[in-house]
Amino acid sequence: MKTLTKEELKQVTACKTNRFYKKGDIIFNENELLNGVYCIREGICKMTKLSSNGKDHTVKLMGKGQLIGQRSIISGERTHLSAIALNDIEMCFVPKEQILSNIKSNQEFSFNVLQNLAQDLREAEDGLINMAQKTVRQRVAETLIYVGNTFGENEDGYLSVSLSREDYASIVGTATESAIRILSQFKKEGLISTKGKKIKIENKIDLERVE
Amino acid sequence: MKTLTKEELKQVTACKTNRFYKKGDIIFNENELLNGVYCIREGICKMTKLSSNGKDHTVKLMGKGQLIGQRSIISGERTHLSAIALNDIEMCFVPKEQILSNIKSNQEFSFNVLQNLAQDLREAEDGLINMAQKTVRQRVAETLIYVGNTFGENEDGYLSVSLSREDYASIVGTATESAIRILSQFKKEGLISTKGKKIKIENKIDLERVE
DNA sequence: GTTAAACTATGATAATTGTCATGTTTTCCG
DNA sequence: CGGAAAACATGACAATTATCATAGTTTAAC
Repeated sequence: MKTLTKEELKQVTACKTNRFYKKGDIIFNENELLNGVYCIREGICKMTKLSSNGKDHTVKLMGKGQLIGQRSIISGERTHLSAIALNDIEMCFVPKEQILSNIKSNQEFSFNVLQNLAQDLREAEDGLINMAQKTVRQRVAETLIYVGNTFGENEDGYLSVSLSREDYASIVGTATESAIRILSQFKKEGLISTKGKKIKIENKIDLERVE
Repeated sequence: MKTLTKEELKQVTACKTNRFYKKGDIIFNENELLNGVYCIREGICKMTKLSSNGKDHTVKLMGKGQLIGQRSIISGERTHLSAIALNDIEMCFVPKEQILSNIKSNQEFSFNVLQNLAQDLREAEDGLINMAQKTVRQRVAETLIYVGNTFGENEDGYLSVSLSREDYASIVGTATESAIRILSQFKKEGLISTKGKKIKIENKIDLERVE
C-alpha cells in the first residue's frame, strides 16, 4: 500500500469500507467469487480448506496488515480457502476494480504485489516440506514458536493469540488428541506452561530443538 | 511470453542463451543467487530441498515451457530450492535485467507473471493440504496420475517420464521402501504394470479412488 | 558381453500416529 | 451462580509408516 501515489490512496480511501466480524464468523467460504480484497486492521483469522477426508486443514494464519483474497482476485478464480475469524476482527474491504486498476496503472504497486506473492509462495513451499519431513511433535513445536513470533505475547508472557487444541491440530495436520497429547508432554518437559487454554513458552531454545 | 511486444521479444531473443544439461546435472543449488530465469525447451527437472533430517524433498516437477527461478528473481532472494535435471534438458536462459525490465515496462506481461505466481501459490497450498491429510498410498496414486496427465505417455502406454522409486518417495514424502512397497501393491491390484523402471497406468479410475 | 553399482523387492520389527472410549476441567450463557 | 456445552486430558488399542536387513534385478560403463 505504501507504493501508491497520493491520488491513488485517496481513491482507495474513498471506496474502501470497514467490516467487522466476531470470533468464529466466516469472512468467506471456499469456492466463492470475491469482489474485493480484505485487509486486516485488527484481529486474527485462519485460512482453511475442507479436505476430502472431511477434516478442516488450516493453511495459514493472517494478522494485522495482511491482505486476504489477493490471490483469487489476481487469478480471477474462486477462492480455494475459507477465511474464519479467530477473534473479533476489523477489516477494511477494497473493491476488486480498485485493486486491479492500481495494479495495472502503478508499476511499483504491481511489483510490490508480485513480491508479496513470491513471498507467500516461498512460505507455502517451505510449509509443504515441513509437513512432509517433520514429525507431528516438531510441527507442534514450530507452530507454537511461529505463533509467538508472529503475533506476540501478552505482558504476562502468554501467547497473545489463543488457539484451541483443535486449531493447533488443524494447522499441524494431525488428530486433535495427538495435539493435546503433545502439548501435555511439552508441559511435563517444562517447555511450555498453560493456564486454561492460554499457553506460555517457557523454554524457547529447547522448544526449537525438539525432535 | 505471449504478452510481450514485438520489440520486447526481439530484445529477449537477442540476449537469451541456450544451455544444455544431462540427466542428473544440477542446474542450480539451494541458496544461490541467480542472474536470470530458465525456461525449459525440452526435458524435465525436479525442484528439491534438503530438509533438516538430511532427506531431499521434491517440491515439484517442471516440464516444457515452464519457467524456473522466477520467484527468486522477483523477490531478489537466493534460491530456496535446487533444480536438477531428470533427463537431458535444453533450456533457454534469460538474464535477470531483461525480465525485470519487461516486468516494469510492460503492464500486461507483469500481470501475466502475477497470474503465474498466483497459480503456483494455489498449487503449493493444495499440495500442503494433500501432504497433511492424505495417506502415503493416496499420495503415490495421485503422483502417478499427475505425472501421467502432465507429462504424458509414450505410444506403448508407459509414462513418458520415468522416475526412480526414490524420486517418487521424495515427491510423496515417504521412505523409498514405502514407495516401492506401495507400487508393488498397485501392481498386484492391477492398477499399474511395470517393465523395468517404466510404469504404465492400467486402471486410472480405480487409481484415482485409492484409499 | 561382463560386471560392478544402482535400483528394486520383501520380510521382520519398531516407532509414530490415529481412533475410540471415557472422564475431567473450563468456559460461557441465562 | 449453576448447569450445559465445549474443550481438554488420558488410556487402550489399531493402523500406518519407518527402519534395518537381506536378496534379487536392471542398468550402464568398460
